[in-house]
Amino acid sequence: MDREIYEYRARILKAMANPSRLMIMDTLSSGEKSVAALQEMIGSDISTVSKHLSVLKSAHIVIDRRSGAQVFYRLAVPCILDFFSCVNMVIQSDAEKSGRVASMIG
Amino acid sequence: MDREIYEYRARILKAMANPSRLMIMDTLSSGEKSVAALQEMIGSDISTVSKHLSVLKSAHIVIDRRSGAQVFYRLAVPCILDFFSCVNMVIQSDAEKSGRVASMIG
DNA sequence: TTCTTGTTTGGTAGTATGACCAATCACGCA
DNA sequence: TGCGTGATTGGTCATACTACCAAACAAGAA
Repeated sequence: MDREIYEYRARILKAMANPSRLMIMDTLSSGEKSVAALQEMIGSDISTVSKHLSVLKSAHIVIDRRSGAQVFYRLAVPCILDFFSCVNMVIQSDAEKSGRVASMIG
Repeated sequence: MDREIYEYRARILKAMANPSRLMIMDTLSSGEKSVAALQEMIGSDISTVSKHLSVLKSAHIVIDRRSGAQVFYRLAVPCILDFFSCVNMVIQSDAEKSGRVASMIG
């Protein structure tokens, strides 16, 4: 088996596999945002947000653009979010089994 | 923002974000397999494979079925693999930029 | 140049991951 | 009941993640 391709894919998934980073991606789906704007959404320290963004950038999930003192980030490949229509199926089948409410799906 | 849904999604992505587990998922896309069969594909210790499977099972990505002494695993939600048509776009745009070969995409 | 705003980087601490070996459990058969 | 095969669990170690604070950096205004 070609291990390299799986390592590459894993790197991308790993970059996504964090609640704050998923929030960031979701926020960016409606257009580019500055670090400060994202920080307001997420609520953690701005240095933490900046590091999350650098993780997403290293994985080529977001692209940055400087404008004066601000840096704006946007999704490089918006289809990345389509994935969750399937993830939601996992959540759904789990929620049904455990009797949790459908509001989990969002 | 509803942090709970992002934590749930992150848990699923985290469960997927490992090369061996992606190999397992890919292998299971062609039908259910025993732990020993998967171990042969992956190459690591069988205890390691078993632990990977338990991670995937906890995330409701795979379902197990016992038959005699053997346990067979299969994908719970096969669409989970569709995701990679998009992940490949990330790989592709990255590969173009860095001049890496298209064989990365597999 | 100096100040201010916006962002990134360095350092640290606590927690989680992933690999292996050894031991245990589950099942079917003698 | 005792054996053998197949799978899981416990223990350990090295490595990686994620949060925060503090310090440094980048750009524009005074």
